[in-house]
Amino acid sequence: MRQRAFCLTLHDLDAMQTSAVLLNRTTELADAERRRLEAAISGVQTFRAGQIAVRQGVPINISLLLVDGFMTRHVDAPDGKRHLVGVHVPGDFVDLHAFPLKRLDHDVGALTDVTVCVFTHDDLEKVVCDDIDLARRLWFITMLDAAQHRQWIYRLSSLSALQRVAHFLCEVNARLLAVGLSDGNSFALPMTQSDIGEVCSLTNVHVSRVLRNLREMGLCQFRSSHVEILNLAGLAEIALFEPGYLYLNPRLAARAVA
Amino acid sequence: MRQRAFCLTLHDLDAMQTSAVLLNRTTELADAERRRLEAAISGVQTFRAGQIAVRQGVPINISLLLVDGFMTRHVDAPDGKRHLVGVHVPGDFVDLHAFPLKRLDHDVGALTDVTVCVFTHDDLEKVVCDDIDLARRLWFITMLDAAQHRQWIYRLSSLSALQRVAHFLCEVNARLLAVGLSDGNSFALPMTQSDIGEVCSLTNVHVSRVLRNLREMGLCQFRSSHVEILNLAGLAEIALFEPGYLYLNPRLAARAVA
DNA sequence: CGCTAGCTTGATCTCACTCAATAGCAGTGG
DNA sequence: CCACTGCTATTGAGTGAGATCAAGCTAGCG
Repeated sequence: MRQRAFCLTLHDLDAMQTSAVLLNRTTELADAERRRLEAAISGVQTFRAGQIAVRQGVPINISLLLVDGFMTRHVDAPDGKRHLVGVHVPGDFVDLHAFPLKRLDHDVGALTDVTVCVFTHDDLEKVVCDDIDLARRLWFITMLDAAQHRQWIYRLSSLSALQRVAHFLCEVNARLLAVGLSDGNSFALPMTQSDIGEVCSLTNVHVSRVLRNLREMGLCQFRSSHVEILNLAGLAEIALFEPGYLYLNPRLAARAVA
Repeated sequence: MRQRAFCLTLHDLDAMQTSAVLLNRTTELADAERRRLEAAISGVQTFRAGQIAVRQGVPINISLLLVDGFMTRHVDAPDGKRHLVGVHVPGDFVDLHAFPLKRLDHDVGALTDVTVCVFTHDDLEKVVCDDIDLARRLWFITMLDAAQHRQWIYRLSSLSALQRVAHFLCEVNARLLAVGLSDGNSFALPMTQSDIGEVCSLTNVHVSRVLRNLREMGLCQFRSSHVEILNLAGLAEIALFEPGYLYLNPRLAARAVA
């Protein structure tokens, strides 16, 4: 079944000042709503890198909000291989879609060691019944995921290897910017070149070549899990990156491309 | 702005016995709920093949339920080309996600001449406030789309040309089965080989070759907008098609692969 | 009848994959 | 301390799936 390692208490979480990150992604969430949602947190968990947090097909009655670390969504195909279909950064409600779906069509795994907040579906039920605005807000959050899925499809079907990697880096930068984990040009990205390859449907070998090209073009460099964007406007341009699908506020959207 | 061609009245729609199709896709929707939703229909529209029903970025206050014909979702990239990210069949609530999002990150267009039911967001608002179960049901429907997006990503990133086309045909067969538009082995598919190419990220030339292969393998044939599956189990097998992501009831799920 | 859209087939090309060798680096254990 | 293992990244050479280019075919239609 699900593997868990309870380590942090809710109090520890507060001490880590994670509420700064918590739900920042849900722009325009009123303070009262945020407090109401935070009050519904029923616990904190951690997972080690590589652990599966939610297994495909298993009925679930909780949802997880990622506070620290990176997570993935991947389908477990009949061939047994892992196929990435999503990447999550701190502030993402990684499996809120399990609330309406009740069982997932894919696995959710920890890419790095991660910390998550746990919401039981019973508690979410109450929140949703009590506060129609917050309910719509949660629905909105799940639709953000879908919008990112669509852009992922676009990336795979219409962009070259170089563009795909550039586009992905632009997206991650924008999403991390929204939660204060990128300064707009540089951020920690705890992924290997093979991971990036899975995201962009490329081999690790080719990712290496593409990253070299981006470096030689003076656009960005990726070294030891850290991305440095040297020319964001240029990077966004070759990637055909337009951040509208992230539904950021205008200020952030502007910073995401220049 | 949005182009519309009002042609049918709600009465005409009833006369067409479309309520058989209407929302069939939303399995397990109680009769009372279905009636409540049908009561919220505020009109019927038609679009001609090629028309854009919803434009990216434009604020919207209605959502459309597809009753007849096929529609697409496609992102309008900076390069000006159309990039498909979704296909809709009758019974699909094509832009219900606009209810929480309020503006879309992509266009919705008519692949064929289509008929849709119109729901205003004001009316949906009332439905959602009055009936928490139906609200969750609507949320669920939008998450089905997301699940299909994920499988689309999987298809593009992990399957060969032959497998992609086979997988897509299996998916359409399953979805049409759910609304009674496939008998389980044969159905009308009003798409050109170029359309299929856009779905599978292949050229029309290569789609032609792949379809020939599928024909020669005795798995299925596609001629004059009609698909005939000769060996569904075989087709599903080579496509690594597993219908779990469609959240069909067990009976339909079984028929979707054999 | 000619025109257009869609489909088919062949020849050639190319982007990214595969295979293979090498190097750096962290951890582990003797 | 070094030796060893495993993981990650890099670079080169050869390969292949699918794209591109081009020509011809078919069917519907004004």
